[in-house]
Amino acid sequence: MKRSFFNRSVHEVAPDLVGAELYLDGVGGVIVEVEAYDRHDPASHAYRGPTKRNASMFGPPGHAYVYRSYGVHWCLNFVCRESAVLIRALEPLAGLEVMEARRRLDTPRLLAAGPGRLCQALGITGEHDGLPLDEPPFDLRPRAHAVDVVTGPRIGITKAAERPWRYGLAGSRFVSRPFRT
DNA sequence: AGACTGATATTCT
DNA sequence: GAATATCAGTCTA
Repeated sequence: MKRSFFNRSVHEVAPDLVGAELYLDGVGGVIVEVEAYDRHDPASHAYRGPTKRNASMFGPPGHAYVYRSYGVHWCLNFVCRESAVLIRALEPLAGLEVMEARRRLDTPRLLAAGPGRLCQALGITGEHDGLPLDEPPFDLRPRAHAVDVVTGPRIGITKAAERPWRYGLAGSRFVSRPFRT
């Protein structure tokens, strides 16, 4: 993935990430669900300006923003311009055994169905915050062919909850929750 | 199926 | 003190 891919509006980048492939040290698969969070979005961590936690969101595009959710789980984002795409779900393709061990024998369908589960399956922690996405351990590849992308309201937020900035791979069984059609 | 709960870092009031 | 871009467990049915 070229770094310029992320030097665009987050609303262009997010749908383009559906169908892309993400691996960490060879473990990963196809991204099937993401959400966009822009600079002036009340639900975005960038909304109120820079803090210690969200510093990566105000750094250069094409890097990771990893934060702790509810004090428990890690969540992975790809930084655009003072904005980010939350990586919510992935269809496992490589390193199934590693993911199953990290996730305690989950069925493949649930290994990376949700931002917290995905980080656990791929071994992502706060140590990955701020790292560039075009260097190891990341391996991020653009999608190889056209895919059908579906949209819907974002999950688990209360502010600006009506904005349809959740994007998914049509028909995928590996999303965190089904898309209404 | 769905409702509820605990875990608990970071930020905001 | 309260809310939060979550998830696993447990209860009720």
